[in-house]
Amino acid sequence: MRRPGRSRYTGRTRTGAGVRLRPMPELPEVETVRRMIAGVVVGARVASARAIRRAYVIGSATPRALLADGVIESVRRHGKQLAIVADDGRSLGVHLGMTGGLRVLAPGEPTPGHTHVEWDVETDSGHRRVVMADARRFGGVWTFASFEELRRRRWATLGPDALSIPDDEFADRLGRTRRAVKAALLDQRLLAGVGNIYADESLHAAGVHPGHPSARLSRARARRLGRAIRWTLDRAIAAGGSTVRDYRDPTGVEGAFAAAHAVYGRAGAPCLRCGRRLRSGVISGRTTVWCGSCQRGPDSRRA
DNA sequence: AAATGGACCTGGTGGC
DNA sequence: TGCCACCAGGTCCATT
Repeated sequence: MRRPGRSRYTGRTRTGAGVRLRPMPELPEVETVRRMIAGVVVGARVASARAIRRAYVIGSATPRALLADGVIESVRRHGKQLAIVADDGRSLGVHLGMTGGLRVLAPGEPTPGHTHVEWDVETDSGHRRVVMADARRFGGVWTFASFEELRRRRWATLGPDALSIPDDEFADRLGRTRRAVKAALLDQRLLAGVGNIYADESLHAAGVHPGHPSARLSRARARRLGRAIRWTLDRAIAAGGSTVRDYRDPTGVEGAFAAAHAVYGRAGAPCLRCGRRLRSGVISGRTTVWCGSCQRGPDSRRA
């Protein structure tokens, strides 16, 4: 039942009592991970911590550096980056890469494959094991003595978060680069949080061709794209929150999350707005899907 | 400045 | 069934 080119959204999902966080690393998924992890660990004491694969941790990988004996004060996010902050300031930077995921295991649940770091936390409702698993290991865990240091070393180069950037600032930033607008959206220094899926989805929602030179978008269209990004991310967070928990079996009904995609993974299928076949190509080194009819660009004849 | 291509890794999929 | 090429949500680097 899969359409050609359809992405594998189901990820790795199993039944079980534990809270499962599927590895899916764009802003809405990272935000979903943040909320779920925060709900479990904020206020909890870290009884022990351990790096199973030393190289996955950047910086000191001692139990203390990994927050052992600390109490988790907050779990924060900027773009696709996470920070887990203890009440004495010790902080972990967490990046999920392509396949990374934080998971809260149910009691007795076996350690998932590709687990590189594990924590034992004492929550109000008892002990929980939290693990970081990442098959491809593009992600990582960074250790810092303070959140300020984390911010300086890990977040300083990131642009404003895509969820909270004002439209005017977004338009200003787009106006400063002549790259294809899709390349601009993927540049985390310009805007933090948008990845390949949401770049395509937002561009379609705004009616902007991915190859349109960024600085040549009108102010109105740039602002419109900014609104489209927020609209798309907000919807994805809402849908992601429900999809992560509720297992959908791979042969049956699609989750709300996948169903929400207008273009990503739908190359060759009809545009949901105008019915024409969606096109695909490579822009900025990434597979890109767009509607040559709905998305106005600099070169609509080849679109 | 920006485009391209490769590297980093593993696993799933589809073709033969 | 097996083997193999290809592809994947993200960065990071070297080269043009």
